[in-house]
Amino acid sequence: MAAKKQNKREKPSVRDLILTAARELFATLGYEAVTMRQIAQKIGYTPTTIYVHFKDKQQLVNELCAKDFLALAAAFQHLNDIKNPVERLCRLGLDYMSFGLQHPNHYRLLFMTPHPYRPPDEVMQIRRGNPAEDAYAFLRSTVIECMAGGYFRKDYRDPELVAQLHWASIHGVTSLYIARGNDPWFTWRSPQALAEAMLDIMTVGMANGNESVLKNAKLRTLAAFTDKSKTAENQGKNRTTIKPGKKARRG
Amino acid sequence: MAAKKQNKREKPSVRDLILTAARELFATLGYEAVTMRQIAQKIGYTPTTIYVHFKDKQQLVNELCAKDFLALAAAFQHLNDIKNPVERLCRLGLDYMSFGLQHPNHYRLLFMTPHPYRPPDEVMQIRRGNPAEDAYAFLRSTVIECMAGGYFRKDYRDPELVAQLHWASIHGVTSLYIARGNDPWFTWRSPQALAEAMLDIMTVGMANGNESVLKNAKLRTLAAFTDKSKTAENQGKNRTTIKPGKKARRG
DNA sequence: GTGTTAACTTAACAGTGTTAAGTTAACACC
DNA sequence: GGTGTTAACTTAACACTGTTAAGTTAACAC
Repeated sequence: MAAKKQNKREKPSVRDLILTAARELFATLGYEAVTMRQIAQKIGYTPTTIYVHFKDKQQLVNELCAKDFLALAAAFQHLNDIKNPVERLCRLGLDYMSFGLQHPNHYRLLFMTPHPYRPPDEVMQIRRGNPAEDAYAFLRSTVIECMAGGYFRKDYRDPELVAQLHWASIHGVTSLYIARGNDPWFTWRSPQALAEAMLDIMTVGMANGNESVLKNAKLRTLAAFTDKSKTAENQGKNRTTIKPGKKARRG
Repeated sequence: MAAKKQNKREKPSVRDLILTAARELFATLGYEAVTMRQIAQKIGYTPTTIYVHFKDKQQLVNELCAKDFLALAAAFQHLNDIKNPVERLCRLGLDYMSFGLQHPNHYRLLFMTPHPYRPPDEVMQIRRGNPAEDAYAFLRSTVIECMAGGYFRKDYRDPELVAQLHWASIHGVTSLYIARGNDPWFTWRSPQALAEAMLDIMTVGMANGNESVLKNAKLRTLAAFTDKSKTAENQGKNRTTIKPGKKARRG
């Protein structure tokens, strides 16, 4: 029952039609807001057809998640050009957040919503541990390089721990902004400002006593690079899809 | 239409019955899994009764959130005993995570799920900015104290920015663990280990050049204190309530 | 007794994910 | 040609959801 490879410019299979329609809807409306009937209508089929190709709504979304996780790793590959591993680590963080803010609903699905464990090879074609396909492995291998380069103090020699710390710090900014960025209770600083300061603090905080190593890496000037990541696109309006009150006609 | 004060040991009003029943269900099953019919059945009333007292499901959950946010601030008050503001900041972080891990579903509702803005005085009895009722204000005022004490370097003199950074760092650990803590794709370090390392890195990373100030605060020995926060309770099993497949009867 | 009002219920609506059963078309083989 | 067989798709329904219009019931005021 694995996904058929689509051979030699046939017209796209119904399965792929479903996937692309679902991706578009999920990305703009969010998981819960999308109904199977909507997806079906969008491609001119009956809702039941979806169940011919996917077990249920969750398998559909799981498959999309796997693809997005793969895409995330792919988006990181260009960072291999950066020689200094600490700088690469920082750019990784910025690119990661950029992905999250540009696709908040995918991000929610991937990293903010608990969902049950699905046995790997049911859906995953990602080879775990391969930095080219597994974004987390990319992060970890960068961390290991930083350690080998002597950038971190000896308290931080566990690559898994450090990778998770780094991830958590940037995920914290990203997810908080997605979940509460439009809450006027807090006077938010921009996610970019937060991310840059966060990466600064993380690298300095883990840094070896020899601070010159870090200064040479020009970490504090990373802000100058960031124009490239265009996160301004869907900022503020319609970042996440929540209707303020399904039936506002009331008072 | 504000919540009636419950005078002089009357039996609890139906409104309060609904609230406590809903709290219990939401906390154990999560927002989406709970139905109005379940809540109603639990207190022996008809679903419609709930709509007599609350506009809809979301107002019900909003009111609970407001109460929990207030409870969070209240739980922080005992930290006022700690004189050193940096140490207080760290303990704040640990207590915050502790709250999140002990009540993952409440935490999800409060900080991981985007939901629309509801005009403040509809539900909120929290006086914003008051550290005794507003947990964020408590954080910010602690940050300001740290600055006044000269613990942070001059790059970090914006209390809002620093408060948000601190929050994001601990929220990152907490939320990532809630959302992906049981995903075998990652070999997780314990959230306690992550939080302690994170707080260490944050304080050192923002620290003034004069490191002795921090060393005097005994930050690195904070780990020794942490036995108090008992987060082992609901660890692993049933941390979040997701049914692996509503109808498993299939193959 | 006669309003009036608040609290609560009955019965339904419109929507959801999902499925059993039926149709339809394409193909293989005699 | 005819005759299975099979995959793809549809029809019609089920059991569930949040929500509401309309009705009941009980308590109170005068």
